[in-house]
Amino acid sequence: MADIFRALDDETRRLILDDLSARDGQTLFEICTMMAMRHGLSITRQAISQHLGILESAGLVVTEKRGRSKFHYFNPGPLAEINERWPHQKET
Amino acid sequence: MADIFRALDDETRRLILDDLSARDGQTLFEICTMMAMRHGLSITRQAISQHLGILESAGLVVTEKRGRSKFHYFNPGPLAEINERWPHQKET
DNA sequence: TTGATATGCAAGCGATGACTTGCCTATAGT
DNA sequence: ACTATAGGCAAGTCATCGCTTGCATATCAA
Repeated sequence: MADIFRALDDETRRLILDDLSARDGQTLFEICTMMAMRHGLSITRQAISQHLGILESAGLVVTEKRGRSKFHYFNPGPLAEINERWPHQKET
Repeated sequence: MADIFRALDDETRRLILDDLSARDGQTLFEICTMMAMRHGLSITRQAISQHLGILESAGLVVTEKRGRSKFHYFNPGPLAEINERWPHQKET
């Protein structure tokens, strides 16, 4: 539970989830390009990699490795725990 | 949006929301007692006060001041923004 | 008014977090 | 085999966070 909130408490990581939510299964480099193009933030590849690691530890991102590439997928499942802890009506 | 996740990224603050969720409208001292009794954590009154300030800034807690006492109420409203940003089905 | 209660403000400290830099590993193409 | 591509590991830096300590303010009771 703590991992989820820790992962979400960073705007860059939230933007990564937005990007994966829009186009799932991206590689690290693709995400880096996305962040630079769409959000105009200059950040290192390693920084993004660390963010993805945190998101993956929280279970918000699952990965699949093929060859020398690693594909990242958004997994919104853990977000349900928030609503279960503090119910508040209204949902899609 | 950032304020919400920042507020939620702390176990003490999450426990405060739990307590207010169980018994709404508590004062600072009541919350302090709750934290010590139910969760057995020794923490200063000022620390709790700062936590409540952060929760209030995030809109997750609303307050009402009467006399020398300040009553705190849990407001789960802002939590809806999370589900709106990353829809994921299933809710109470 | 005096004293006790309930809370607020602010500086300081130790720990954690985000980011960079530098180097290393593994896969694919020629 | 050699080179380029895709990613991983680790140390170091700077800022932020949570917490404490100390003092101040405001309300209620005697």
